[in-house]
Amino acid sequence: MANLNALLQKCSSNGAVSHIHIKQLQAHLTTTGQFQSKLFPVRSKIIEFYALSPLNELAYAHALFRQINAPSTNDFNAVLRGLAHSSKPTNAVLWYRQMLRGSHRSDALTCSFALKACARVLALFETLQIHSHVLRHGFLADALLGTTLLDVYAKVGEIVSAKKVFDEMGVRDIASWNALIAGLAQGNLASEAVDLFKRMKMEGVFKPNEVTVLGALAACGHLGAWKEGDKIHDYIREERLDMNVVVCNAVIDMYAKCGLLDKAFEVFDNIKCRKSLVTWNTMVMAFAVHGDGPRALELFEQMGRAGVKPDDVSYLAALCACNHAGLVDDGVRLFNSMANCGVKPNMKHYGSVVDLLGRAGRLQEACDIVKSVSMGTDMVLWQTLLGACQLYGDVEMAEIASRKLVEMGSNNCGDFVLLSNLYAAYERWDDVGRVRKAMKNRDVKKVPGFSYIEVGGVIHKFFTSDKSHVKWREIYEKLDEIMFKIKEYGYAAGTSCVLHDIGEEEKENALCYHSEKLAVAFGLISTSEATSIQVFKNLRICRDCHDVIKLIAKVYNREIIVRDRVRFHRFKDGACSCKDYW
DNA sequence: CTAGGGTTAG
Repeated sequence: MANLNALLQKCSSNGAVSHIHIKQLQAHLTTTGQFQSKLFPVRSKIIEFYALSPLNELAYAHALFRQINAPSTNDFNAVLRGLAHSSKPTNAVLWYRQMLRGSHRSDALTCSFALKACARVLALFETLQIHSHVLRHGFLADALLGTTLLDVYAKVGEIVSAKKVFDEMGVRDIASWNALIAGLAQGNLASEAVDLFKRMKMEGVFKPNEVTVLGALAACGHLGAWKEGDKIHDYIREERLDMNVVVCNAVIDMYAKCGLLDKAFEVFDNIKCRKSLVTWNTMVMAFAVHGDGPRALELFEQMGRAGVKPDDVSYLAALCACNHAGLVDDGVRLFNSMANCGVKPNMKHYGSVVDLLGRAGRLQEACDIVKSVSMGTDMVLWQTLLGACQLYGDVEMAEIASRKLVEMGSNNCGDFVLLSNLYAAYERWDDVGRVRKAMKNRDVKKVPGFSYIEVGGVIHKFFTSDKSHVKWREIYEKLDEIMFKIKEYGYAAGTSCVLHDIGEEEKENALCYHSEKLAVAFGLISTSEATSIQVFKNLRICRDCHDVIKLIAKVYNREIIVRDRVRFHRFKDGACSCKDYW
């Protein structure tokens, strides 16, 4: 037995586990008849070895398990762990159910593995079931399991439950805090994530580590809260967490997402540790979304020269750069060269190149690509094409794309509105009415967009037509003033297109209707001394706002930077950095 | 002893 344990130790030490040793063990157990011994822990170790083997030996592990006359909890857990890590975690959930149906005891480990699987397949129902199980057996006193549970809730989008678990946990440790901070950052509650990070620092029970700052930095990036991000960067340097590449990547990304491209590059350039693939990708993407196509492509090349092999994300970043800078032929060439470099294009690459061709007016080529890939499952490509159709006023192709989208069961208001607007541009009011009616029949939900602006270290959030801000009266007054000034400067023609397509009764307030306009107006009120204001939007900045902000920037002689989910827009002197965008 | 929290793309 002692001998066997030594052998086992050998098997799992330094990760280089050898099949030979495992086979030896296995043979020994079988010949001595110990394989069926319930109390023999090495058996489940062997099963676990096969279940987690990178050589895809899960089926073999399963077969071994079936040979056991009376499997123990550990044996069950070994298979469960393998299933949870496999490409089909659903099977882990099924396995867990089967385990409950039998008379087998499950322990904290069982719950932990099953929860891991739930997180991967976003199985809320099972999570609830396991949660009640955990409560019944008092496992919540276990910090590890509590954290897993919290994490699963956050990942399946049940942030409220995640917070509840955090509050009710008997024992918390640093991972519990980290899981909640990261969960909040991911779950559209970035400001709460930042608050929790501050609270953690203040309470001082746990010292924020690498993982903590990753969550907090992600939150700052989402919010565009560069002041808070700056403080975290200071903390990282003080605590020497910047020896970790992952942390550095997150810092670069945070600065890039906040619009501070120079700061991002500074960190990239002065990095103390070895740059990883992600480091390069993050920086290329930063240049790309900021509209500096040439620099992005240059860095992409440089990356290859530095001996770093580009992956799918690198190509996506490079394509994004071409897209933004209008480098159509470069983009197509890059796209075609992917296969030679051993990188298989995915939906995002197709989407990018379709967008690129579409914006350049090469609609037929774009359409051909969409047809060649889309197996009738991917809506994004057709939506992209539809957007391009609107840009070039191609009604026929727009109808084809719309029909496809409806066939696929699109419930996206944008798909309908786009077609409607296109008809409206040709004054085909009957068709407009038809589309609006279809929308009503299908009960298409409108997705409320929102924007953030950071003023004096405080983050303000605005929804469309939002009146919840304490200064809402002032903000709307400012919007009136903006409208008046724009007209006064003789841009009435420009604004008429802004007002186009809005119902008669809404025209009066058209300027107030978008969250980014509210944020810009608030910025103008609050930051009179600054030359530039920054707004962050969770969705794409719409064409109306793009036009209006261009005008505001000119009339008020200010630089206005708006970041949306797609890219940065720098408005200055009546122009935008992304000239090709509309 | 075995288990939990993590960077780019969306």
